[in-house]
Amino acid sequence: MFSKACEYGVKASIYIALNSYDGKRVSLKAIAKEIDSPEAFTAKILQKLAKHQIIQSVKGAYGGFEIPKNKIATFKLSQIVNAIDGDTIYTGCGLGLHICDENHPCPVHDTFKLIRTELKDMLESTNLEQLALDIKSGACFLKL
Amino acid sequence: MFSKACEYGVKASIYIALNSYDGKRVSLKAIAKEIDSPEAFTAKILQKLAKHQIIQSVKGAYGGFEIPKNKIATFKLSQIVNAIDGDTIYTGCGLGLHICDENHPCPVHDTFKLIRTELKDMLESTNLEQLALDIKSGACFLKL
DNA sequence: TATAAATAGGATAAAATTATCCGAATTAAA
DNA sequence: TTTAATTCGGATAATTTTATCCTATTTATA
Repeated sequence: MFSKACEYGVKASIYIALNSYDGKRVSLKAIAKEIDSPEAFTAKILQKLAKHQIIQSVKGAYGGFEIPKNKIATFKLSQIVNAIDGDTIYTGCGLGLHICDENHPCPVHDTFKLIRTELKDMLESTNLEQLALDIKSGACFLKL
Repeated sequence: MFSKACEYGVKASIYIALNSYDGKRVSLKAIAKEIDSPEAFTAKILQKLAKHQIIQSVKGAYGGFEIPKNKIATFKLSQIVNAIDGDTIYTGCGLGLHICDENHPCPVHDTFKLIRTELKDMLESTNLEQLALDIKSGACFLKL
């Protein structure tokens, strides 16, 4: 569904948010360990998230990544996905046609439209706070 | 959403079905031209579909690909997708966790479950005949 | 039977994605 | 001011996906 980079990005964001609630800044190393991802690759993804202003990076000793507490609830899952995978998942044609719309639909246009709309709605109605709280409560996991 | 191979597979199946209704067998060349796909790559995909008995290949001069008329309506979109991409799209975890189920869910497990179930239902309730008829009637397109 | 039109399938190449390495720059603390 | 911890970012490598090439095999027809 999503690229691996995107999966890592979502998991990293959740972990950073979780720690930011406690006023803790987390390092790349800690993140990669916690979400079970390759360190250097994760670094690239964090840079991308930082450029999209979803997370903030602090260089130097005692540096790391954080998200301002009061912003955590404002970030939607869709923003994270968009930052890394773009929006092709809910805008692109299900069969890869260059043009695919109401006037010139591909054979699966209508059926896929429903799914994609729901996916979009879901990504837009889920925010980082909800996801982080599920980890905090122990209801969900970031690695298994 | 789906791999390019899978997109080509679906489009090829539709085009073959469409022609099979007219008793016409179609060649790799004609298929690739019609669905705007690379010929040799498409050949591999057709081989896979043939091995999964979704299409039938006929070797030699005047050979090509076809689907028995009376079988067209029995093939679900899900079978084509499965033959090429497997079932990870509706079984795999949205965040790529190795284990992700009701007891040990990832943070997006519940929200994604809905989408994936719908996707699965949609793929299973759409058959090749429906798709082919939409092309025949001119309501939909295989390339654009 | 010879020929031409096809698919089958192995080998290889190109492109995209994922992953690693390493030096430069930054920064808090000793 | 030196040191150590850390992110940044460019270069490169490995893997996967997509695409191409070529030979063998099959088969209808002349």
